[in-house]
Amino acid sequence: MSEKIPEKEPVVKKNFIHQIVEEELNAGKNDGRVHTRFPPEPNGYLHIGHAKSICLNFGTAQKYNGLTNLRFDDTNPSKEETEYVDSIKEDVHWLGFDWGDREFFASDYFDKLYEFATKLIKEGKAYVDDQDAETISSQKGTPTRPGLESPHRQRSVEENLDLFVRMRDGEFSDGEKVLRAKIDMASPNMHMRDPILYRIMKTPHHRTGDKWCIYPMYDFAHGQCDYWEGITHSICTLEFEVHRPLYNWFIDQLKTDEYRPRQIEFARLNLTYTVMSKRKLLELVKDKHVSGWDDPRMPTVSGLRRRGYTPESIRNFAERIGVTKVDGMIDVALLEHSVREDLNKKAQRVMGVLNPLKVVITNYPEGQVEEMDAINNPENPEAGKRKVPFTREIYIEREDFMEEPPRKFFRLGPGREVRLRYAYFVTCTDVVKDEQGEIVELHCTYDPASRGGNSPDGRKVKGTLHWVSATENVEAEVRLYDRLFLDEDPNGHKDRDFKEFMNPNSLTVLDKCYIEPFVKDSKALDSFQFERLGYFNVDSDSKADKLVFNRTAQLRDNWAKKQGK
RNA sequence: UGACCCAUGGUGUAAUUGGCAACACGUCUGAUUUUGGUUCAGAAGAGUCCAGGUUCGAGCCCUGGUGGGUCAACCA
Repeated sequence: MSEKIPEKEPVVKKNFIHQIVEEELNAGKNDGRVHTRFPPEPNGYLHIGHAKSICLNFGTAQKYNGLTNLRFDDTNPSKEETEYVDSIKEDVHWLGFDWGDREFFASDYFDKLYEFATKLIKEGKAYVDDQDAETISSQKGTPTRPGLESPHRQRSVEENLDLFVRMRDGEFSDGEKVLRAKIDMASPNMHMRDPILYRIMKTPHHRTGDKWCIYPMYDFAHGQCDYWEGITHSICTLEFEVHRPLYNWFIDQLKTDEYRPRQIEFARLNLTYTVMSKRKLLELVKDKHVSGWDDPRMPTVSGLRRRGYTPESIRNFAERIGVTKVDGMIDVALLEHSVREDLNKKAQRVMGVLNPLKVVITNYPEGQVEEMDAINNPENPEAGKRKVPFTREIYIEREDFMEEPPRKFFRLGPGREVRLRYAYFVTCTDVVKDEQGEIVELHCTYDPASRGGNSPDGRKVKGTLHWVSATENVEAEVRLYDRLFLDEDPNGHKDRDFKEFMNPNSLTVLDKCYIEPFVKDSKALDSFQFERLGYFNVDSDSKADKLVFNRTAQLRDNWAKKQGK
């Protein structure tokens, strides 16, 4: 007989970073310690690409009993704001991760960084340069040609020290001087050509106020913060690969024993039909192409949340796409599959009609209201049942009726019989039109013996329609979303702006939709499956007297798929 | 005329570290179904960028190509 089949756990696949970690653990490195960090710059909202990084950083630490710090990379006060800090914290928590009391800011280290810079000056490894940005840039050379040394490169330690103090004390104006590392202007790696360490910026900082008027550059801050926090694995995206020698150079100047953080790079997430850079997302927000960072069409964490995505679905997605160094492009269909999969298990079923067509059941008693039994979630028996009111006048979906139904159309047509879910079999007897020939109403008769949806004589019907009572219902606004861009890779066109590929129909607002009374008291973020239509959640614009729903995702629809061809 | 990185079905990842290429999404059949959902059964689709080499044996190792990406912000 059977050996015990191992429980199917939510396996975390072993990616190349996990392999590195395991090799190091086996070699006894860092005393078996694993400590990662998630280091966002608070200059925008987090997007699904950050979510991948969050899952990687927190997930890796969890897997190896380690810790993860949240550290805001706030070295550029001209772009960073507290609003972003707050949203980032909310998003990381919502995704299901916790950094305990290890919430840090690069700005926490401004004093230590300043000291470290002073040390480098004293060791003759840094100097103050008086040249302007353009000159420094032109002396930098090109990737294929070495750079030129600055005329100030050989200043004495004393002069450098004096100048640096005066930079800090505000004696010079923005851009007048910089502190540079003295490394190698001929290095094949551009980042090693005397990189800038500090620049003058008389801009108040969101945390340090006007204490500083010089601010460290990213390269001069990141690795050192990692070092001071005891980070073992500094995981970042591929574009920082060429920065690694410089990262290591600073650590070399800092380290006092064997410990050193290791920078490992992985490929950032690209998704089809969207853009994934904070700069471009900010542009969409500023130019009002979307309603804000949390517009449900945005690939931001807050947008996905508002759209109805669950943290679980995003974590599963992150797990499924894996972690590699291949710069690829993930099909959004995979993201959509991840929500459907999660919501299918969890979402309360409900009937809602988006595009109403009135149906009068002519042989049904006027004024009668019957409470029909409906299953809350067929995937979860514990979710129980509810009552749905049935009346003589109801609404059905316009697309569920065709006057001249094609082959394989299982729904309603003249003379046809269908099932109204959880209610009765009805047969269409009349089609009522207005002067324009537009169908305004259907007349049907019902079979009282088919109460609940089955006929005692064993009669079968091909179609089952959802419906909502025309008198016992909740009226709602429903927002349907489509991809923001029509092109798979709006970024991938040279000489064309990504905004040229925007989908003009990415948002459709349906004003008069009818939902069964069950949803009446629902709150923002509550998710439902509107049967046969898709997953919908309550939008934050929703009011008690005017519910607003977002369509999170459509249900798979083989019929629609065949029609499309 | 540089440095660094990458290359496996349509897409994304695997392959016990050298042993007859697996999984997920997507696509297509069929079954079940009071959601044209879910579930279930099945199919098609790559011979691993190319050329050499090492080896009994290479997607994994070596060499050389090719293609793609990143780097020349006082951004991160």
